[in-house]
Amino acid sequence: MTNIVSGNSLAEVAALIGDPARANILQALADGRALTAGELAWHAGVSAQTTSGHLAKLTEARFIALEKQGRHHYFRLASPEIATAMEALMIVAANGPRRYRPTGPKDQAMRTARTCYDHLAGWLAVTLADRLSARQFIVLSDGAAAVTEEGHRFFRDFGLNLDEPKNTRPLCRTCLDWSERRSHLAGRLGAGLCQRCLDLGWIKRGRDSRAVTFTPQGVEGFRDTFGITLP
Amino acid sequence: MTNIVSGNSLAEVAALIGDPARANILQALADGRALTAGELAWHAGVSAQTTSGHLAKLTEARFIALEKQGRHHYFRLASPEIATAMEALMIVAANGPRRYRPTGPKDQAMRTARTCYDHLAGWLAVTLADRLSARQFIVLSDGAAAVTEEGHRFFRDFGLNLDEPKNTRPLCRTCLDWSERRSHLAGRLGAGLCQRCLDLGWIKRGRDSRAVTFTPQGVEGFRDTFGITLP
DNA sequence: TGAATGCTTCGGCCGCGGCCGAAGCATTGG
DNA sequence: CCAATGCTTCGGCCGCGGCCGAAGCATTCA
Repeated sequence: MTNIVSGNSLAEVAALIGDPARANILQALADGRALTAGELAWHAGVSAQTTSGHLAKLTEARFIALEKQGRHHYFRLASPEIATAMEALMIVAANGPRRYRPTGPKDQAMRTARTCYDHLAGWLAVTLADRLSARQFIVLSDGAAAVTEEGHRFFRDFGLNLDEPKNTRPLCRTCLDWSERRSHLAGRLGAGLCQRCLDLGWIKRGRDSRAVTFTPQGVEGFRDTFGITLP
Repeated sequence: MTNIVSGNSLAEVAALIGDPARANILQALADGRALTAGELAWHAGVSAQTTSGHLAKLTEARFIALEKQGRHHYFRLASPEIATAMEALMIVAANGPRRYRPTGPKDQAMRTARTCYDHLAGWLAVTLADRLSARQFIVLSDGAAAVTEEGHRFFRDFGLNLDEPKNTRPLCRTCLDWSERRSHLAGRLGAGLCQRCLDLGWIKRGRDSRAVTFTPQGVEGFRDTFGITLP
């Protein structure tokens, strides 16, 4: 064996995600929100005891972080890297052999717009990246992304402060979308756009899904500000 | 359960990587070369029969592709997406709790320079990205990357044809390095650089490891062409 | 303080899946 | 055509790990 260390840790990390209950837990947390152990048990589809064991394993591996509030235990993803890894696995899953794939309304909503850790994904996010690129606010060159001068102005006017948590995270990076198979915006810009749209009341997070829904103001706002007509 | 489909496929994909034997197989293939079933059995550390079963599963999931040559069955990674997903998992593994991590010479060689699917990774690759960026041949802006005009000239002079398989792959994208925790170059540029260095005889692939070694010409070449002094 | 709620720990069951020996195909070479 | 090599299929063993019931803490509220 050439490299026992990395071999083992790769398998360990993947195995941790590879259990259906744990995968459900991680996906429930994929939008960046914190959920209680009970809520996660419901998402996982197993009992509270079993969930507790899974949560302990995920916590010990630092996939998720625990914050206690009274008798509630809130769990959230511990780092963007976990979300990135999950997204990378989803892309592999989407590339796999064709399989039974029920396309219900829930699934359709997910494909239209959803949150991905802290930014937007799905049709909306891909279209958004297109429009911003067409208007020269960002430059998407071969999978890479950068904000232009005009872009900085535009985003400032839109109410984003992109300078805030400087150097802690890339400003703007692309993230391959598993449903659209094209790039959308992540990084500080992606997160900021998502948060601003939530603050403006343009979109609302689903109750128990990563899918987001549009408010009437959102339909108007996306049309007027970004030139996007919702389907 | 909100989304049975994606939940299941995430778990399935991760579980497939999550077995130690299969993880070893995938890592053995991570440098993009094709290996026979027998060689992979050796890497996996299990018998030929068991390996055969693993290979069948990985093939059916389209993680790897089979090419028959006489009585030899050659397997290779089926797509860059698999390699990307593995790399993303390695990053999570590196971020995990500190653990016993033997740093032998093999490991040291891996950290200095190794192949990652079809491009270079490790200290060499990260330093290379730095130098190219400092000389304005590429622009690394916040995790994104683009080739400049001068860069195109420089790479052409170096013997790279970056126009060849156009539109099939991003020209230049960054890839987070698990050992250095910084970005190196992937995409067509990263693959081209790696291939060119191999063609020039600057580096050689290890026999049974992803680590690469430097030839005397390589030491000279990296110094004269890129201004990199090898450690 | 006692009951209710939320979560975890313990103990034991059980089934999935990895493992190998033996046997069965395919290809090559003498 | 037979032996050797490389790989796969079959069958059966076995252990790891996920699962739940019951019980045990911790916190909140009446």
